Amino acid sequence: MDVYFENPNPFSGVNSNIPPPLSSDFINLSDYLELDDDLVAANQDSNWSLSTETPESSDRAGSINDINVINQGFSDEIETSINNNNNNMIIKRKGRGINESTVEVSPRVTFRTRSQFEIMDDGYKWRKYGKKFVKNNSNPRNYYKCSGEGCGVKKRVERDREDTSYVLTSYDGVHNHESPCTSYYTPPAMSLVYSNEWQLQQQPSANSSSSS
DNA sequence: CGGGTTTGACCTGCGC
DNA sequence: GCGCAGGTCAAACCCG
Repeated sequence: MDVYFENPNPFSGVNSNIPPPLSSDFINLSDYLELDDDLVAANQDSNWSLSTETPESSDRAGSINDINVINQGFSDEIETSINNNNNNMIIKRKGRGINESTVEVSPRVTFRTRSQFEIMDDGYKWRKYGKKFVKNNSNPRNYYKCSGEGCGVKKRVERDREDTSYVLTSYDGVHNHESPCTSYYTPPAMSLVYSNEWQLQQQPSANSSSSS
């Protein structure tokens, strides 16, 4: 399994105390995780997705390109900060003669998994809301939303157009709730990268096992 | 009957 | 302005 952030982790240094991905009952993620530098580089222009309203575009997803466009009128002052409630990045922009505005952006994480199944249980409950055949890919792309109340996290699932034995799963946003399936990690399993979406808890004492 | 899936229509951004 | 592509909506449908 390959895992890569579509951006260099924007929160490195901010949440560096958060441990890396956890193990599940079926796959020890830490055994498979690796950063794909080519893909990170190839996706530098789509580092972020907008998750809240902006004066220029309300309630829609976008990319770093949108931010660049939006920022054109705000080139003088851009402040960034972290929303401690959900780990999103807050970008506050000011400009001459233009009202101050703020956008909040969330990280996008993509998993590349060799699997005959397109749907893998990640502990969250998803509702499918769309299916689309995209250009140059004979396999459909499926769109899912988290079923959690008020949770706007989205997931995109499609087969890799170059090698259909792989499934590409993209997560957009950060859950505002814990996984219905709480997982635990053990310190020796720590390794390379982590997602801000994962809700991690220290494994409880000896004779209690991982929940499912 | 409620919740999830399907699928065509619609919306929006982007390139020409 | 137009057409294309990607993303979303929502009514109809399915299933437990």
